[in-house]
Amino acid sequence: MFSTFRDRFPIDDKKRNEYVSYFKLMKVPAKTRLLEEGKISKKMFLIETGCIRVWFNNNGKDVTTQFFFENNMVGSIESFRKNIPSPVTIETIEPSVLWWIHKKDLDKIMEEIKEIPSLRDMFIDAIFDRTYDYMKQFISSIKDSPEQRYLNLIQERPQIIRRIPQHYIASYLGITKVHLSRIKSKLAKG
Amino acid sequence: MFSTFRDRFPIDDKKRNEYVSYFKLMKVPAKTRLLEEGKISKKMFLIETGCIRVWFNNNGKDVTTQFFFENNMVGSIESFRKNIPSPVTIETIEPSVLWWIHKKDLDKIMEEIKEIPSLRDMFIDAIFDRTYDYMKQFISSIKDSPEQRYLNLIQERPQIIRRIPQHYIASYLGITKVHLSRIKSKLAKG
DNA sequence: CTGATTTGTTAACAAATGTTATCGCGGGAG
DNA sequence: CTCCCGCGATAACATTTGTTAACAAATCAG
Repeated sequence: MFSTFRDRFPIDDKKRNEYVSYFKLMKVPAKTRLLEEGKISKKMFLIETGCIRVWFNNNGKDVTTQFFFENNMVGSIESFRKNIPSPVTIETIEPSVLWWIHKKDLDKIMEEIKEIPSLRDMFIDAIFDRTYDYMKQFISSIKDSPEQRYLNLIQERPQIIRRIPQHYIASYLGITKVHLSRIKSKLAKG
Repeated sequence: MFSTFRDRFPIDDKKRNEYVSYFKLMKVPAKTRLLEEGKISKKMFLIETGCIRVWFNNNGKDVTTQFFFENNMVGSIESFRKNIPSPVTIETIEPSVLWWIHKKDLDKIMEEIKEIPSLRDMFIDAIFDRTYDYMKQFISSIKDSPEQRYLNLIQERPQIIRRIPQHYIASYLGITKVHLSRIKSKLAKG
């Protein structure tokens, strides 16, 4: 799991081992809530195996905003960064193996990283990439039909299609599960 | 225009004057294209007066993705940062007074800023805020109806309602101008 | 001022999407 | 094994949204 760290982060072994030691292993069943809407986030999670969805309650209906898989880092960044109640619930879909790190430890790592120019730039790039992702998703939502967005998902994120229950995907696309089912059957015929 | 700089940026007068000297004034009429889709962005713009929209061509139809007003910094960040062709056109809506800065000068400023912890953190915060904005917009697009999104706009960005032609707003909301007109008349009656 | 262009409204109809309900399949709990 | 229950498909009907077209109002160039 941490081998990618070794390749990409130019820090000495001692430091790296210290950083790695902050992460703790946990195994959880499906549908485990790692963070509840309204609570303040104190942990970030790194997925070794399994998958996770991020969602919130909108007038009694689930709205799914993100999916995460192996090697992704998951957390309510907004809650984490600003110490405000999380707008979302974070929940496993499959039984999962996770590494988690406490906020105070991650903050410490971040402070140190920001003094190393190459790492700092990687960090900034990562944030920018995140911004571009959301930008693309927003643009797609006003430019593409639900059918087109489903096709995009097949192309760009086949894992979602393969591993995620369909009603979560529908919620993620902003449509009902009935409508998604119709889109699928239409595509199967056409 | 640059008075906010003085208050918020803890750098000495000499440096600040150097930075300010990089910005050049320009006055342009409405519908001036500051950056064309497909070109590589070499400039960022700071709006003194006027407003700007960002849009791209989607199978012959305008899709508007952003609006900017006074004191906003505008540019195709993606093109600017990665030196790739801009996915969008940037165009004034009203006659505008702008300050522009060349990429190489802004890069220089950025490199220096990143060595000053408080400024660096401000910069990182700014990127995060941008990410949250897009995140919110994306979430609103899957959670809210067009009517609700229009109401949100009235609440949160009244400038858009007041100053932007309605068909651009419709395009920004991902609906047709006819539909937006219907929403307005429905709200006027209800 | 005047004609042309841009912007906004409305109506009639078509297509997309939501709602509700029903059915069936398959896996997990007991 | 059996019985739920989560998940997905489909149908019938309701509502929302798009399309096209015609017209009205506002704005702009000459």
